[in-house]
Amino acid sequence: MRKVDHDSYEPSYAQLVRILQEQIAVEKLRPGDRLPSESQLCAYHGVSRMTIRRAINMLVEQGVVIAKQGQGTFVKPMQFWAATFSLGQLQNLLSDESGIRIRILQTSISQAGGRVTRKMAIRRGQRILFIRRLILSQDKPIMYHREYLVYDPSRPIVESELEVTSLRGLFEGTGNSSIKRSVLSIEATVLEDEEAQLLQAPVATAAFSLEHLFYDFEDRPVSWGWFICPAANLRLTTIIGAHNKELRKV
Amino acid sequence: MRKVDHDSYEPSYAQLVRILQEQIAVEKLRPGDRLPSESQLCAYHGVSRMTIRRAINMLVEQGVVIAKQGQGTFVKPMQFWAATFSLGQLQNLLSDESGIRIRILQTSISQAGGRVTRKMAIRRGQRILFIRRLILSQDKPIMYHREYLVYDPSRPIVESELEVTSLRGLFEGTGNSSIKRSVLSIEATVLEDEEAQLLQAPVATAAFSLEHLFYDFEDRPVSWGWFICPAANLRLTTIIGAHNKELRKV
DNA sequence: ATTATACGGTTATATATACAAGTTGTCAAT
DNA sequence: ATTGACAACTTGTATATATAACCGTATAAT
Repeated sequence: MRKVDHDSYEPSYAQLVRILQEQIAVEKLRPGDRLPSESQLCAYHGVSRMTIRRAINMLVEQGVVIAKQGQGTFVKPMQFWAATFSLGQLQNLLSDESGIRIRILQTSISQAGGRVTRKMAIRRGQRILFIRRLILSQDKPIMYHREYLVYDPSRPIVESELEVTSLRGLFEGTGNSSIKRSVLSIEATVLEDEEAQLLQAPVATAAFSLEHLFYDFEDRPVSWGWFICPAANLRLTTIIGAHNKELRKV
Repeated sequence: MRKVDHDSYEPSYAQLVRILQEQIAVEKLRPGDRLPSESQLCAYHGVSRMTIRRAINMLVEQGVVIAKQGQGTFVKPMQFWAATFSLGQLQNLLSDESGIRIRILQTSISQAGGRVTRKMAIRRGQRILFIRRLILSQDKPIMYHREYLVYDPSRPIVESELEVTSLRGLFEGTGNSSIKRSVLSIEATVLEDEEAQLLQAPVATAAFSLEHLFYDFEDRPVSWGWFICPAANLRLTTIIGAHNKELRKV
């Protein structure tokens, strides 16, 4: 059985993570099995218990094992539900190298009513800014964005939002962003007439709807909107189970 | 400014996480700001540096801050791309309390060809098992599942799969599951005729398609299939930014 | 002016140690 | 048979310490 190599440039804890992952992968440790206790692993690998714990904790975070105080650490069976999908894949799609442009179709100020007041918890008649954007990649439309912004002179976000013609500024974090948190939601939908026309796709094409609701540091909603992205342009993929995640620095 | 309470039952590191999160939430620490150095935080809170690091590491994992060796630890601006969506929400939908039943519509053995051979990397003519399932909640169809399984006597999975009339057995991990890893992928789609009929929904209704490809411990694909879930039954939601995640035991 | 070197401050890795808290099994008393 | 006390073993929390790696800047050498 492999041991930690103290002369390696790879930190011991990282080696330990790989070794344990490997043993799970080759079924030397099967789901439900108990790992050797921390002190046993110490003795075997010749490292301190803190180092062992560090490695095990990383496996716990990855969802590969579960540690139970007083009992031991056990290999978790693969759980379908543990799967998580990241929007990071969108980032590649929208990276600047791909020739992204934003065309603003409409900016208009109106008074809130109906859905908007409910979603953003503002009073009826509050002035809001409505923006429609089209995101193009190599002059081909790939996404459509609609957004409502509260129009309040005391909230500086609106002014800067207007000038956003690059999505990077919107989401990558400008550093002085006044958005504290955001609730995102993905739905499946089909393109309506207007959307289909703008996105140059047939009506009733399958698409993702990515809804966002941004809150400022006072927990007031400041922006509500959603992206419409035809299914062909986006596919969320992930891997669960024993795969070799890149190691995070801890 | 708040300090760690050593008499509290809450562990120091957990308190530290909350305190730092709080300071970020109330904008005492803004995106881009540098946190006090670890030794400064030690001195202020009267805890050891390891404890400080533990708290900061948890924030790093949450994506709230980023630690740069030689420079310091900085508050990260909220990154849209960091959003992750979990299938855990499906679990609630499919929990046994909601009266889930599985109806098997078809099981047939045939020979692989075309897409199946490519997806599962098997040779043409390999015998495969095709299963169609309908998942019902309170006798209302909510999902449709199609699956191809390699039919190989030397791989025991098929036999057990056939008897699976509960999704829990399929995914919750039976403990002796012979699946090592799985690639999952979500797409937006619209219901085809057959699907719409089975799911009692209009044709061309928006739906999610959740594709899965399971691998055994020899890294051979053993199962390829996909769930079709009408949009009305599933919505993936997440929160990014400064929210109070429940603390994991570390 | 450019290049090296040194220094102070920062996070990263690793060890050794101690005690707290939870679980399980043993064994004796009831 | 049940209960209770205890020991053995497990993971969890926390401290103290040492060294390495890294970054930025100031300083000296070229």
